[in-house]
Amino acid sequence: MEELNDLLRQRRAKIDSYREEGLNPFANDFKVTHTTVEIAGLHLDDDADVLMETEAEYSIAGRIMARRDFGKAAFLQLQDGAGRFQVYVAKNQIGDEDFELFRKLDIGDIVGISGSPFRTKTDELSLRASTVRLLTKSLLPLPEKWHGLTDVETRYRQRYLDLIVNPDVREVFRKRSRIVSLIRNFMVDRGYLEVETPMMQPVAGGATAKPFVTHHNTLKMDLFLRIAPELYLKRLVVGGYDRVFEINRNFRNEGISIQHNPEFTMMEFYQAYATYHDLMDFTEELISQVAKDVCGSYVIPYGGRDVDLTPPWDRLTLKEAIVKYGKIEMNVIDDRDLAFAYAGTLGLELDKNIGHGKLLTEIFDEVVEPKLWQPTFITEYPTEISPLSRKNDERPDVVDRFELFIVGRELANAFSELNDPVDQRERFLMQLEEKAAGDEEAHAMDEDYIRALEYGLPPTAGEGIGIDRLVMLLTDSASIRDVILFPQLRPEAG
RNA sequence: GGGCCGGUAGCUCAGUCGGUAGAGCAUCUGACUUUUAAUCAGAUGGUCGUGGGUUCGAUCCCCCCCCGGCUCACCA
Repeated sequence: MEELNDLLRQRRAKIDSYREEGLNPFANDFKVTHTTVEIAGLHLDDDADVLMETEAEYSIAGRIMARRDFGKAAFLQLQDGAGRFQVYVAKNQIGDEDFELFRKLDIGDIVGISGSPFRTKTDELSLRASTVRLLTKSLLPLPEKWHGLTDVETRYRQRYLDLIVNPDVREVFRKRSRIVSLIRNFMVDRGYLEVETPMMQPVAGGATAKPFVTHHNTLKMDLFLRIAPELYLKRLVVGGYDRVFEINRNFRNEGISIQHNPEFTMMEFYQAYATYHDLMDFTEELISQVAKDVCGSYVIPYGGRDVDLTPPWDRLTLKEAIVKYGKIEMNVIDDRDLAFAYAGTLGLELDKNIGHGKLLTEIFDEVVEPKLWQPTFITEYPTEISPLSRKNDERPDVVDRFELFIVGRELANAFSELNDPVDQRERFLMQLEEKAAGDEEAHAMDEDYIRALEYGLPPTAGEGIGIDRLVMLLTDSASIRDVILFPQLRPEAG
């Protein structure tokens, strides 16, 4: 704050006046005995007469969100970590001297209140203050009480302010915490070991994405922020942990959008002796249970429409989905050149040398993905776009993989893992060729990973679930920025 | 990165066909001991995103830049 306007000057002056009177405007000796929600729970059913008799005395603390003054008395709305509560402050209850101090309190100040419960004549459970203590003086005015803070830039840059004034936002992040905790419990209950693998990796593998680069001074080496934990988690399965999972951040140096933040949270998990079919059942159970727990129903609203998460979910192959949603015959998409012509009619501008498999996924992204509102598993992905997946035993052009789509977005990606080290090396070499041909996101060679496979990765299935997108779904949030506390923004203008 | 839209008081927003700006809330003063966006009377508060240009004069017109939103591209 370079120049102080009147509002700020006034509040600073109040700090001085408190100190002159021997009061600490940042006191640290108030003992809280209850939260607002606890008091509400204790007296939920007590009517005015019952409360008249009570000798209960509670001490609560929180931020003043509103005050309504009446000369010798006032009502406050006090907000603590649990909720809000009305406090009644009367001059003849707290004394003339304290009432004068009370009159200097501002909206936004953090106070400690002791008092007894009663009901107002409108029957609202309230606290009649016997003492009022300033605990923290607030120097900046809060946003307006009715419209609140709506400017999205300020909301994201000053999330603390957003959280103070927007209860819905507090609720979203409570739900996020709950969702992560439920998932963690679900995994642990099923024998998965939670692990942490490197964020800084010498080779950024496990996904196709542009990484962030950083540098270690002593080692004199560049390191990449991970784009996925996949290859490390599978090393752990080689090591003998049959079921592992990690819930943590990935970093991808790509565009920012309503669905993309440079750092985002994924859960990846691996299970030895399982197949991608097992993981479809597992995923249905996990997501539907978490949804039911958090939202109270399998049917949840998103963007004004319902999503029905009741298992089982639709399962279609990639080609079946294109036939169904693209209104096109199977023989067209089975033929690479016919499919290419069809893509042209969709307005897709593709490299004329594009492979059949990649072509199909381009068509899928265009005609199918946005339409998969209800949860749907898509299977039989082309081998050429899946360098870490196990080839199907009967049909080596597709891999044993699925992606899960809900509300037109990819939410999970899973496959039976490629555990043949010779095949894996060949796939890496193919990726290197694509990299040489200019594909920045092609997968890098990871010799140590191949060495691990040479010791033997048991047949394993693995999956990644986008936690931010799951939270968006379960909190009916339109933007990933609404489920990440501090989303990436450009630096604040000087 | 491209396109479109936006940035005015602490907050939410008006407005000026170019003559240096208003409202509500917040704040301050006064009245008021059961309010619920309390009410009533009065008052304070702005380098109109930054820089430049045109002009007698720019918050308004023009240009650059910064920040944000939506969207397209890329992606999860």
